[in-house]
Amino acid sequence: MELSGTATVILGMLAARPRSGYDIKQLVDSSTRFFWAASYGQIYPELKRLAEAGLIEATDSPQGGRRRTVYELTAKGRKAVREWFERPPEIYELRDEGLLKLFFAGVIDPGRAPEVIRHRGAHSAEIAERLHEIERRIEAGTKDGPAYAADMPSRTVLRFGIEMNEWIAQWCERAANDFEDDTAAKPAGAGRRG
Amino acid sequence: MELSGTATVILGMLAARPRSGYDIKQLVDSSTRFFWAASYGQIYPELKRLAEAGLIEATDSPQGGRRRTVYELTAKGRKAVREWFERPPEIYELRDEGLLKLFFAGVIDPGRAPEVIRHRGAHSAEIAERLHEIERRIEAGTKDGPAYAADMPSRTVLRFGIEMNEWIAQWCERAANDFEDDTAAKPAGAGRRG
DNA sequence: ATACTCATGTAACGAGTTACATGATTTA
DNA sequence: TAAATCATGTAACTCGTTACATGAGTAT
Repeated sequence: MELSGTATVILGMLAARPRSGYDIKQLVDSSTRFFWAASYGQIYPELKRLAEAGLIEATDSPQGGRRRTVYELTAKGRKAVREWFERPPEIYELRDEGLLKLFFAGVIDPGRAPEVIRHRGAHSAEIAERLHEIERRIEAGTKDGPAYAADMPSRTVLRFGIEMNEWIAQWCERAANDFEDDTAAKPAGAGRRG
Repeated sequence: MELSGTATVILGMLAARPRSGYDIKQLVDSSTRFFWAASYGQIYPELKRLAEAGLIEATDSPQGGRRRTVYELTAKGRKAVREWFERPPEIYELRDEGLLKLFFAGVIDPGRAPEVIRHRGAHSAEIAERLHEIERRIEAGTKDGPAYAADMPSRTVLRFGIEMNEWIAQWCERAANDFEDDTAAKPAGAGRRG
């Protein structure tokens, strides 16, 4: 069974407990979105496809006059998640415009390189702060914390996100300073070209 | 002027010197692909669009009987690159299946979490190694090194890639060990749930 | 001869985003 | 009563990949 990116995140979210499409979207937005996003435009059609394929099962459970469809994994679906989980080939895609700008800074405007690096660092600092806030809410207890299972592996992912982004912020700060020292010590515009 | 992702990388590559579509693709594959990829299916049509828009200019420069079209920035194109360079809103997109698996490990197969973390770490170690190899070739001089300008900012991006991936590999190794210690110390399956 | 690299391009497909449309319930 | 949230869904669009097609030159 081939699963799309959105399919895997849906199946994973349903592995914990039955949820609606809306639930899944909220959950993704407060957890995986930093390394695996999903939009309504993908989630709802994918839920239908997965139901047709027999991996999940829909149950109507309206709240008052407000319609609501909750999905849960079938035996087939559980098998599919496990198989996905055990498959080795892994997607790793990155699109980082800050790095691209820095990469081209030398031929566009070398003087602005420190600024570009600092901007990239600030972005990571901001992500780290947002993740830290999520962590604090989890630690404060279930009351206002996110609805997803705060188990060890998912907490590890959160820690990873915080620490990696903090590391990046620090690295960028140091690199920007080195850059400025380097250009201050030499005549303007002189880099070390081969 | 709105520029697509592929357009920015093309313009950036042409900012250094005129190049063919083929050149750009080779260059991308040995440099930006780790944080900004581009395929022929995007590059060639985009070159035509950019030429039509007057940002670049095509010149036929066949090598023997082998046709070849070289593009260079026009004044308008140079202006567009600068404007892009100075624009603040930045794309940052990540899709990391290894992290997604770790995130769901708790509800799918907690026992395999250390394995999943190590796998993720090994992937980063591999990227670090590949980038390190590129760095060695640049340092060995221009003879067999990549054709792109080995200037300060692009070298900084390369260093960033190496050091970040090494940091990730180490973090994962430590996290996997902590995980094993933790589960060994407690009765099987007991995580610290709220 | 054969395979590889240089070189350009297109068609089909897949995946995902944004904007829009609709409507109920709850809170300020 | 207005705004926010819950809840589902579609259509248009953008972006990008893969596979395919073509053909010349170069190295084995």
